[in-house]
Amino acid sequence: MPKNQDTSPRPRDAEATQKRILKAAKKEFAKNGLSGSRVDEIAERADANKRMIYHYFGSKEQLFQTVLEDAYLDIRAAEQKLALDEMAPKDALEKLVRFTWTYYLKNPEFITLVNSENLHRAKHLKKSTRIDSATRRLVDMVADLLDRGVKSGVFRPGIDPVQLNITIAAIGYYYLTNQYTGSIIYKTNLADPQALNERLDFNLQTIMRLVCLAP
Amino acid sequence: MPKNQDTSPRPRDAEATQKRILKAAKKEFAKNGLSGSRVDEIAERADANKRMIYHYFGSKEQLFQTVLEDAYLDIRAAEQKLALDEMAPKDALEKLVRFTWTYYLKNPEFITLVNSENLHRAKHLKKSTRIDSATRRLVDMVADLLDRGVKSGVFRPGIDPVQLNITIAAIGYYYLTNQYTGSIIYKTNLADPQALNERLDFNLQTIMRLVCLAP
DNA sequence: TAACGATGTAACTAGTTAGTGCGTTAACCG
DNA sequence: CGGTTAACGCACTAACTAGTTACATCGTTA
Repeated sequence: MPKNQDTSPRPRDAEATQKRILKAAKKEFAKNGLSGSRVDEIAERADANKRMIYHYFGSKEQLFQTVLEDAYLDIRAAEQKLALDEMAPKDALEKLVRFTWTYYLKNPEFITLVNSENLHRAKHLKKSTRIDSATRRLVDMVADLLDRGVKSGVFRPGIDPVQLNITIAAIGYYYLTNQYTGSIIYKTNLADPQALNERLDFNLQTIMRLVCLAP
Repeated sequence: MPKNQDTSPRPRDAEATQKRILKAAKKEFAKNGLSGSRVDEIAERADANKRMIYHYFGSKEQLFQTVLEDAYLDIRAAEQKLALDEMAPKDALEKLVRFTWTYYLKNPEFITLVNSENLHRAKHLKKSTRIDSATRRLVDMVADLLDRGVKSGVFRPGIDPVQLNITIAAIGYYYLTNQYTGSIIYKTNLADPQALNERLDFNLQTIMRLVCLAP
């Protein structure tokens, strides 16, 4: 007696299967970290077979590396689409702060994946050859932004674009990644929509006051 | 033939054994996260037996909870020792920023433990009864600091002490927890002593510009 | 000193987990 | 249509891992 007559076999499609695996792996790795994730669970979530994971990605770690690289490439691509160089410096800076916050908020897996990778001291990213040039453009973009602002007399000079980038990321990232312990420690729900808006406002103040000349 | 004649049996000391276990567990959990850590490894590191871990702490998760609670109690106690209420507002604020940075730098396990706990959505901290009042005092201390600064005309009014606290933590914490991926992404060694000093300076600027009235 | 609880050890168990061997089937091409 | 290749799936294994059982020994006190 045949077993799976109700579900007719899926048409064979290597690319689609790989995508399903990557999507499932991203979810699983983001939820449980690298060592907390189970390859069997990823296979099931992907509606695929564990054998396929090893066929396409070689190992659990290589799968993690691919997921991580994809995540970095995605945020870097999204940043490039902002086209900050076409805007007035102050507007561009505000847009970058808002974008960074919103991206983290809408892509919580990104934060968790990066945390996992740092727990492993960037072991996988070190091996990667796919993310080299991507960040360079972001730093250049911010450096250019700062230059233009200084020349037009709205920003103060001497600000390091890398430090600024890190700070813009930090004030959003930290709030969101530590929202669970933070909500307990501060006895307030940091994930509440109003709390989120207040945080974004506060972050905008922080960056504007840091960079701008006139208050 | 007896095996362990070279190492005479350790005198029995429950408290000392628990301390050794806690110390080893902190190291192991900080290095590998909760699911990446192995109870056998902790027992070995502690120069104790696995049976003792279960005898004193019940389970791997309860051991983690104890380690985490101890870590929070330690930083909160250190903050209280700062005695910020005895200093001029500006000096006190600068001292708090410096302290927070230095504490994270010298206690990297704290950051990793908190990250692990947030991966688990604060599951263990939720159960804890030992860390309730500790944070309240920190927030009160900062709130008082802000009030005094506003009254003496050096700080601008309306700053939320919780948001400020979070920001002070964020700009240090993020830099250090993401130093591994950051060093690759930005193609510079973020852990370099000079880089660390530059970051502290930048963070001081960020907070002072955020809080103070006159630049 | 006998008894008893606290401290310690080693060996074991039941369940889990990353990774594989091998057979099957669909798609494509001559 | 025959045959080759790539996609897929089952069932297995070797190693690992949290937690336990059974037992030994120390130290204190009745």
